[in-house]
Amino acid sequence: MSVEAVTGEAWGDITPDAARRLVIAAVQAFAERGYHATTTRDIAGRAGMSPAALYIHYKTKEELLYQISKVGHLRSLAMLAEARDSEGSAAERLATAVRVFVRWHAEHHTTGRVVQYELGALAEEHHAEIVALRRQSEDAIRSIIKDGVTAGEFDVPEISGTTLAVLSLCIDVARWFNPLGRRTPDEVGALYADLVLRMVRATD
Amino acid sequence: MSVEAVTGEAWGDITPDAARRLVIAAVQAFAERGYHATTTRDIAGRAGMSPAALYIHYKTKEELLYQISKVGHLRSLAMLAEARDSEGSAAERLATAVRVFVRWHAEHHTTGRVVQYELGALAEEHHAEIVALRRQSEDAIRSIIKDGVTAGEFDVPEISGTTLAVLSLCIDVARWFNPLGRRTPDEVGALYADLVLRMVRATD
DNA sequence: CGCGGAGCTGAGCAAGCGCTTAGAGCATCC
DNA sequence: GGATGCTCTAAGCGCTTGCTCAGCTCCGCG
Repeated sequence: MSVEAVTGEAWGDITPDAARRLVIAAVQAFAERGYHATTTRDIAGRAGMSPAALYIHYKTKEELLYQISKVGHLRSLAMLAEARDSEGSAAERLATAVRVFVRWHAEHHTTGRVVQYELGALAEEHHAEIVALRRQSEDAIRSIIKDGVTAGEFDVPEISGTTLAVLSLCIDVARWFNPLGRRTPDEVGALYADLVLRMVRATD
Repeated sequence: MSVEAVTGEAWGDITPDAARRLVIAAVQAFAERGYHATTTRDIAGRAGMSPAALYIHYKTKEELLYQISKVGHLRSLAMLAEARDSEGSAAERLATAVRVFVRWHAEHHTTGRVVQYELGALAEEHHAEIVALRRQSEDAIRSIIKDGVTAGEFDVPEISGTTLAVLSLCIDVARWFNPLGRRTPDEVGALYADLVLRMVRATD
């Protein structure tokens, strides 16, 4: 799976058409108002159907959130794992990971907002599953940083803390990114890759 | 006003006692479940009174959120402004700003969570007021970074983008910080101050 | 002692919520 | 050409929500 395929528009492979329209509507609504402030009537309305039609495709409103959260987290993990497993120095791989991850959070900041900030609304078992995926993402970043330290490429105060900070920095892009602002997703990705390399004092 | 006074426990000066208990209860509930998922019955219950009693002290549930958000933002702004106006090099002032700001978000991560992540639930006029305060906080950080660049102490790719990243990094601490985790607020503050100085390539 | 106001409660209202049900429309199959 | 199954709607059920209100208690004051 290429980075481009991963960063491409999501939801394309959800069928039938009505189910896909519902997910897209739910992402927009959840991102704008938050999960709890969004009504099933609103989601159905945005998707162009009656409230009852939602329940033919999804058992509950929470299942919609779960679907969105799962797809988003799998996508994030795929991006980070691919960067970790790619060729090149630790600095190159870390820069790629941050650039791609940040670009995705900027480009798909509505999806990102739901994925990163609404997971508290998930049912307990779904929440546990998502948390496991998040831990894997964290491990991917930590692994690259550890490689860099081992190879003498990086100099960090603490591997775990630095990992947390890098991840946090990238994730929070979904919160503040504004598509009408000055910066394009590509520019934010490049800027953040630079800043992160500075944080680990990469020797290029 | 000293940094210690600013970082001290909040809500101490709210009277009467019942009103203070309500704010504290609301902070806990909003932080745990989010504003929209919290009921006025829950808040009143945590404060040890009947649902109706809430409305003697606050006109609406939103006013409670506004109170919390306003106090938190004023406190944040006071911390950052004090660091900006303090004596010392730009590096020292930036490190102080980050250390204090991050420590507060870790120590008061429940309040921080509400302050930073629930402002979308504010009424329009309240929201506008809070956004203005946030802009001032951003300006404080930007001002320190600009000073450092002008003095030749810092080397950053872009002042505005770096400001955004530093602020974002600090704010997001409220989301992930766990008081049962390995790191104390002091440690996170010190780590983050270090990482931020690396981001601006401070020459000490 | 009587009074008044502040703080609070129990009961409950109107509105909106997630979700269900009965049945319509419309293809596809025997 | 009738039966079947899928998608969808109109209507609405049962419940919870934010908030209100009449009335209680308590306490300081004259």
